Amino acid sequence: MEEYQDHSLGGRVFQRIREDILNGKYKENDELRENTIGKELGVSRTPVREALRQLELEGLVTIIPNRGAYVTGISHKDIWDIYVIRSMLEGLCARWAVEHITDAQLDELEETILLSEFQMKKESGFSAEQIAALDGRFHSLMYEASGSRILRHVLADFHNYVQTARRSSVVSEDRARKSIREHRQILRAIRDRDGEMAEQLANEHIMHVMQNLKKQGYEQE
Amino acid sequence: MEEYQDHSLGGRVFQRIREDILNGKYKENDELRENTIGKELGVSRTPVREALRQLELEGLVTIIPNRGAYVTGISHKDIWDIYVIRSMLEGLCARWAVEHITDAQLDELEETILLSEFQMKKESGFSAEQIAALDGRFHSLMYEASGSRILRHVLADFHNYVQTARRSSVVSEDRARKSIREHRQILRAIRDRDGEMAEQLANEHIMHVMQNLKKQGYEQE
DNA sequence: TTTTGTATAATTGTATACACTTATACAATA
DNA sequence: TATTGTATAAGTGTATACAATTATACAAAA
Repeated sequence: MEEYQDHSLGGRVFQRIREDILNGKYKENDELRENTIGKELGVSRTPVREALRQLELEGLVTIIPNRGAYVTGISHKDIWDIYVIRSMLEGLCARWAVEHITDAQLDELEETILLSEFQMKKESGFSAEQIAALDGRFHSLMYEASGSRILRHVLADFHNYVQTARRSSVVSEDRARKSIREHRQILRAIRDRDGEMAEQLANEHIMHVMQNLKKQGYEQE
Repeated sequence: MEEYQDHSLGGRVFQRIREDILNGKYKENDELRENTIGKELGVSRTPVREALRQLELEGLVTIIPNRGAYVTGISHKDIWDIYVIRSMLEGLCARWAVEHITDAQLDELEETILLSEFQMKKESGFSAEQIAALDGRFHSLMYEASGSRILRHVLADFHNYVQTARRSSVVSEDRARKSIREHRQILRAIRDRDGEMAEQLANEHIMHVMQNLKKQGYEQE
């Protein structure tokens, strides 16, 4: 899928509109006209149509037949709900990873953590972007290691969702450090083949992120 | 979304291909040519393309740029994984429903159960289709009652997925009866505003379906 | 003023045309 | 024979054309 998304126009348009919705450029109930967007991006209506149909499936856009496409948007409650769901599923993911992970994947996780720790030790201060990318890599590797196509799919979707939507929000240095420590603990539990522990740690890891989120005004409702 | 799916050609083509993959007409790695399918359904390539792009997002089709679309298919393990995930999320759904459900929704759930019980009492034997439809309605109402757009979306997707894929498989009369009893228990817990109980019951409800699945050869791996 | 009807414009839905990429067949060459 | 090159065919990617539907403006009627 990722392959396709980069190579085709339709795929790029899809990603672009997706981001513009999640980062707030297009606001709730905005009408998305095929022609307008097409001109804006310098493409014809066809790839735009494809993109809008895909976005509808993701729930970011509502299409009314013969009328148009409208931004559904994503509320703070939506984000919060995603985290609640993720906290359960990331736990499940870690538990399954204990049974399915390969040595190569263990090495990759280790490497990701090492790189993260290195970033945080830099005298010149850490790059928030780099840290976010490494965090994404860690979770992505975990999804892969679960050995479940379905679980990987749904978790990757959610992760991508909130990552884009929260790009503006701040992650404190303190939280970043703790997050990496938690990643290391999860990895250790998986190495030890302790499924229970891995599940609990992964679970709590997401809940800690949620606590941080709460401070920034994301509430349950 | 449902509105659109019925009214537009693209939507119908999407549903059609989706079913043909899930019910096994198109098998794993089959190539889906836009022209061929278009002719088969009497439409042009455009709606077919839209459908294939959407199916890719759902994970049922893999698109290789400039090459074509191939059926990804859905394995027994996939179905099993979906049930594991569902058992957690249906539990969460029931817990949330306790806090968000309206009186009207309670009535609708009650009605659905009554209709199910009526079906099972019929002298002429029960209609499996009717029972399946009522089961779908019960769960759909629960998703709505959770008050979470996100949870509803992901659960509805999964439910639809397995429902279509398992249409061939048999549901015993015994299992159908027990299922309805379990629905009633869940409803009672929600009425009593007992979130813990509702969660546990909904959780177990799905696990019971899984036990039934196991008998029919669906295994963990 | 409010409502209704109608012509026009704007937008979506679908089909088709053309460009580009990839697959296939087959000949030329080693 | 095995390999490579090339022409042809087939298929996808995108743009455009046309049809169908819906929105808008404005006049006519109550």
